Amino acid sequence: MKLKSMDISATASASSIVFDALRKAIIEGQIEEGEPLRQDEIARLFNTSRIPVREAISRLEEQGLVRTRRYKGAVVAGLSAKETAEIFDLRALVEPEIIRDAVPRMSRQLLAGARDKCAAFSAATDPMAYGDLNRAFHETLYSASELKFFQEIADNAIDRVERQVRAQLVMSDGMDRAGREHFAILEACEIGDADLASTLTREHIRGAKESLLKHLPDLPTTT
Amino acid sequence: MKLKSMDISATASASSIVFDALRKAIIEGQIEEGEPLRQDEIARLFNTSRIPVREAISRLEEQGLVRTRRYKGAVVAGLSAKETAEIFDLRALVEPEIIRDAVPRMSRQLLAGARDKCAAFSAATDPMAYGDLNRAFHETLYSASELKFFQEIADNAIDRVERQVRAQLVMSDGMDRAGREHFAILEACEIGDADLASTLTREHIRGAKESLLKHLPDLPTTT
DNA sequence: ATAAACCAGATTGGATCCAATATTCAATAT
DNA sequence: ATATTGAATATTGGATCCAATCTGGTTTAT
Repeated sequence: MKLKSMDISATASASSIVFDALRKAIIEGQIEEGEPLRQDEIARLFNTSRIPVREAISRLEEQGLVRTRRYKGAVVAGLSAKETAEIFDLRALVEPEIIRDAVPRMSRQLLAGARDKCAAFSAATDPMAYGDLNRAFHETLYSASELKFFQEIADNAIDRVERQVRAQLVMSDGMDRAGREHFAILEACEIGDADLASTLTREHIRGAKESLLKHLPDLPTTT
Repeated sequence: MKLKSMDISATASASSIVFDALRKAIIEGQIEEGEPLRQDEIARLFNTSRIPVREAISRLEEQGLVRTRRYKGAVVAGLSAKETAEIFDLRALVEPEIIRDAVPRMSRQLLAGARDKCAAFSAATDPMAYGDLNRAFHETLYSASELKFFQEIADNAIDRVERQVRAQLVMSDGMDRAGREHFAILEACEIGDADLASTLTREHIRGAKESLLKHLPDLPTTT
């Protein structure tokens, strides 16, 4: 029998659809920091009951993307400057290890894809696309790594500061500099120098941290 | 008026009570790896409906402690040897940073508490108490750190391997060695040598990893 | 006029009910 | 006897309903 088979049990549940959509909206900054997430409203938007919405929200809370208080509901989580700095420090610790593990495992095809994304990032003119391409570039390189637990941690850390990173990319020299640093990291990967790629990644993250903290002396402090 | 006040809005919701209880049962190994979590059964145990149970389970999944498949339910997550190794590697990366940050912030009182726990650990005879005291000791030292995000990560990583650590403590020379290493870490903290405490912590974790992997060449591989 | 009491709508937390899927086991056909 | 079909039961996913709490404005007492 010839049938294009697919795992039907893998179809998404309502709660996971809502979760993905909310996560995306939050990290892209479409929902503002501190803004409440009304269960009713979201349920109407997705044509479901509040049950899947609540499961999605509780998962978002576990990820640190929202903060809920009993009988008061959930709001998009904010970060103080100190917390933002800490998350960048964690990224600077974890992501270099991921790329070190990834470099020897990168196929030609993967590197070609990374090069495309790197170029697309440098050429992008739409501020909204910056963030997507920036993340796509890094994800591509990291995906070769077999350290999936490290990647989980990095993904979550990136999620939490994604909004600020996007805001920072559009202002100042964020784009130019990021573009140059991306290219350097990519080159290190291509010549197979894992240590160099690791070091450059660490510097890339530290630079982003410094630049970001300079531009937001403190900000909301929604602690 | 003299009343021991408490924040009534902080009273626990049913779902968080269930979450805490399940988490504890899982990391202590009271529920075996691969064992299914029946919503009905749990709901009956806590005298609630399945709704809070489901929220608790979805949070546990987000923490990586259970794995769920649609319409099939949740089972306690297991780790392959490779995954276990990876988690120890992450711990060896993150926890030394936490203790480095913590050392200069440790009060005399905190150090006294840590010393008590260290002694209690070495003196413990009940295998079940080993795990609690081991964790209590480390948590006490870490609690002085202001890196709460790092601590979140470490807590979760520790949760995921807690079962194995407990199993390993009871066998072989696990206890003796851990006791000696704890004492060395504590001393470094007391003399205020953050770098030494950091290094010793890293070695402590690496040693635990080696010892553990030696005893379980592969194990379940519930991937 | 001001501040406490209070009432009505909005919102969340939880219970109960129904639908969709999985699992088990008996029935049937080869 | 074995494999396939089909029905009964168990279990999960989701919808609807009720209770508890919050919020904002209004009333009332001083």
